[in-house]
Amino acid sequence: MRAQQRSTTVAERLRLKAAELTAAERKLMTALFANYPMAGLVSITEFAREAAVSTPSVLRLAKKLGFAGFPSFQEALRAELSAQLQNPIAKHDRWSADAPDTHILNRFAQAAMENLSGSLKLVDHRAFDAIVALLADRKRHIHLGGGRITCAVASYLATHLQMARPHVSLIPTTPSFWPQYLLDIGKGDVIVLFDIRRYDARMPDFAASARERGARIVLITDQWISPLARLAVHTLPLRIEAPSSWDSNIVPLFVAEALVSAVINASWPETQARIQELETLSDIGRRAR
Amino acid sequence: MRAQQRSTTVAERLRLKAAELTAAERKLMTALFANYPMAGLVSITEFAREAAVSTPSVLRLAKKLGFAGFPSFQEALRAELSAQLQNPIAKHDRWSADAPDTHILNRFAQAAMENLSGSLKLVDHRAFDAIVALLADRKRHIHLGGGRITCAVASYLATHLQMARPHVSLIPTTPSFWPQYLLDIGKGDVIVLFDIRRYDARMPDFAASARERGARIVLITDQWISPLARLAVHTLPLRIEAPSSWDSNIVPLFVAEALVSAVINASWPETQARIQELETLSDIGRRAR
DNA sequence: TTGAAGCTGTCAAATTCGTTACAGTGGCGG
DNA sequence: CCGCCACTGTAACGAATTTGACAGCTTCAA
Repeated sequence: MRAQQRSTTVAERLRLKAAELTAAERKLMTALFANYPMAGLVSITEFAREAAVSTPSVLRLAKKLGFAGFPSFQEALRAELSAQLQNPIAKHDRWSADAPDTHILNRFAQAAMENLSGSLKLVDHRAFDAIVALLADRKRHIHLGGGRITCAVASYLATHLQMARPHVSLIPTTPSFWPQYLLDIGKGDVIVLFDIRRYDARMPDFAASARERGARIVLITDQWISPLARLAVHTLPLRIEAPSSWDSNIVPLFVAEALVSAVINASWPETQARIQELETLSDIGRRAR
Repeated sequence: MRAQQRSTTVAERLRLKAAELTAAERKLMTALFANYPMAGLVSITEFAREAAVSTPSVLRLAKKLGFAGFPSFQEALRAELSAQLQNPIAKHDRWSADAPDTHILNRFAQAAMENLSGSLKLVDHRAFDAIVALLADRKRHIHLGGGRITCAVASYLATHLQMARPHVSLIPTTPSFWPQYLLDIGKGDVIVLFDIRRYDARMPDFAASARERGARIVLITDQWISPLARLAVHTLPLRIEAPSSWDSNIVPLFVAEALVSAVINASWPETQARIQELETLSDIGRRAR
């Protein structure tokens, strides 16, 4: 074991080789990182079972990383863990998520987690469920829109909802296209609007017109709440602060994904049929190329 | 191991029994405390040699402490160390422990957090920094692309990078548009591609062509790693699992935001000037309406 | 001084572990 | 469609570990 390691940790070596790992080896990597490095400090049999691969696969990974055998691999893990435990300074690095002043990735992750947990407290579950009910109702048409930045999130939600149900359309960000989209908005339709800080100045006009035509407006906004809220039937306020010049849209995207998942669950039989049909059509598309 | 102890650690039990330990057992205790608990996580032979006693003495100590045998004793040590290691990270789970498996919002948030912390372990900080350096280099042109789903993330990144620096373009998802975009890709350009599971079948062609023209490819993918990796100079593997029919793009978006923030920091003076200019132009746009 | 009790190490049996060889499987290119 | 190659798991072997039995040693008291 002393043959090959310089100062590189097993984790680093894994990352370096990540691209050339096979499926079984990647399973092992995931299992190891899930509880690093303790997961690797058990017998080869147990480690293999934990990752749901065979014992020789573990051995192959160890050799690929440059170790003589499994014991060498394990000793390397032990050595680095031992070093970390004895060195109180390095202790902080281990919990990188807690070290707020190290790498920007960690600072950002910290902010993202805080935004997420903060948003969960802000959001009313009943409002969320009510929105899901609206979006899962196949008799309604759904229209999605966002501002200059949030349009990417709206588009993401549109793509996923389109796979789950019919009659989903994305409203372009450019106001000059709005009239022709307003034409197709009718009574009982649902409009989901994303509007966060630096609220779009034109969107209230659009929302007001849509409302006059009988549409129900769902608003996803930040904790300071867009002025659109007075036009909306449901409003989800989210935390979006980031250590950056711009706000973070991670939580809005999170809400979008959660909505999709909930909508799919709410109408599973129809959705399943639709997704299967979609798969078939995709195959055709692929063959036709 | 599960037989006797509840929450007592091995160290505590040793201290309790300290008075009734024999000479050999005390040697073992000293050796264990000298490097607790790592000293006990080796084979019984090695542990005995370290403490200069015989192997059966180790076994006798383990039994005296109430363990079935040496493996039980060792597993107890592993378990407490593992708990200790995970604790600071697991503290994020506390909020979700309020309602662990009830509402889909909580389940999704749980998954998002796990993906985030898992991704932080997978990602090599140096690779991230190298990518930032590439993106912050204003002499290079930047091109961004994604698949059917990830194009929303690519578009998000494009919008933000465009605010921070010149020469940023978004490659459309439709392959028929690619030739005209390839035309403008030259030596030293940077291509950032998002490619996660259900990897886009056409993207390798595009990437290969771009590479031939001298561009450097940066890949943001999932933990199973897109085949594009062999064409890329830097690859960021992320965890993207979600309790849903589709994968989660929260972490890719997180990376996009972190990249933007880091790029802005890396070239603050120029970026600041650019953003101010942008503000001025936005005002004009607003007045002109 | 002697015997007994308890502690410790040596040794060997049984089990588990780590490793190698080999065969089956699936994907890819011709 | 076929053959090749890479990957994965099964099975068997050898090595190491764990454990129990036994004998030597020390210590203490009679």
